[in-house]
Amino acid sequence: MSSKRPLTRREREIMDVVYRLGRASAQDVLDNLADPPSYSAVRALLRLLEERGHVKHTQDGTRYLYAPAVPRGAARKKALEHLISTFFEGSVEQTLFALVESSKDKLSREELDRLAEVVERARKRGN
Amino acid sequence: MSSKRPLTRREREIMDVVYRLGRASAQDVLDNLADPPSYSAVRALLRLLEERGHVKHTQDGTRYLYAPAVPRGAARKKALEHLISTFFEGSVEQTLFALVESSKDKLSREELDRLAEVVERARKRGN
DNA sequence: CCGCGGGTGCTAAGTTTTTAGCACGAGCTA
DNA sequence: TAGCTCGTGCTAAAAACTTAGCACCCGCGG
Repeated sequence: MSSKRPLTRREREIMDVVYRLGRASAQDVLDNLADPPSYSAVRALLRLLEERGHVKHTQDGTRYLYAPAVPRGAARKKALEHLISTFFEGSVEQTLFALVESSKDKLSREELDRLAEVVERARKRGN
Repeated sequence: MSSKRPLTRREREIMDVVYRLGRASAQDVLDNLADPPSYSAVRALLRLLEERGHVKHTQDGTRYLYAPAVPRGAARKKALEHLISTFFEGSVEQTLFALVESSKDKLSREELDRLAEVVERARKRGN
């Protein structure tokens, strides 16, 4: 039941941190913001985000730990789709190509092997 | 000289459209916005975005065509990096897998073949 | 020449976001 | 238990964003 309304700037920044950390206290979020407001402001935003269904919290002793309300996989998928449609003309192939290209020097032999296998499996499954 | 300041909500929406279209008039942008404001508002935002160095315009007869100020390749790279660090723990490999996995059913045989080839080329290039 | 039509720049007001401050509660320790 | 620390909720004011409207300009057809 994630809200349909786009996030504001700060909300987005905070959500990014929460996604990156997976789980974070208000202090964690504050520490990971580039140009941080006050601690108080971060807490207010986190509360707001929870109210709107973007994060949920669990108690950790005396404080709250916030986590994304949307399962990681779903969030990833959505983010990927958006990226592809915005920057790669909707083409998965172009995206993959750019990804491999842009980081070919960072990929190990094994990683490439595994990737090849994933593709191979998809092919075998017959499309 | 792209500005360091994060984009606001509307600004981001508009930039997405501009990136997607590559080149767009104010009217084009308006037509591609999900929950659009007035034509006037779109123009104001485009002007602001240009002032801050996010887009540039060229004259097309009597009207303006806006295009991203940042070269497409650079924008793609930045977007990819952000996505990877936010949702995939900085792992290119994880991202690649998710990409192939999430869309393998939509990929045609030929596309898969080409993907396999891209990977193969990267492997051959010897890492 | 004059009036459209369709574009532009600018600006001020309305609305939303963002922020900091304050009050309070729980745990801890002397 | 009193006092300190570190957390929370709430709120109102400041700041920022977003919007619409108005004035103007240019090209064209009557």
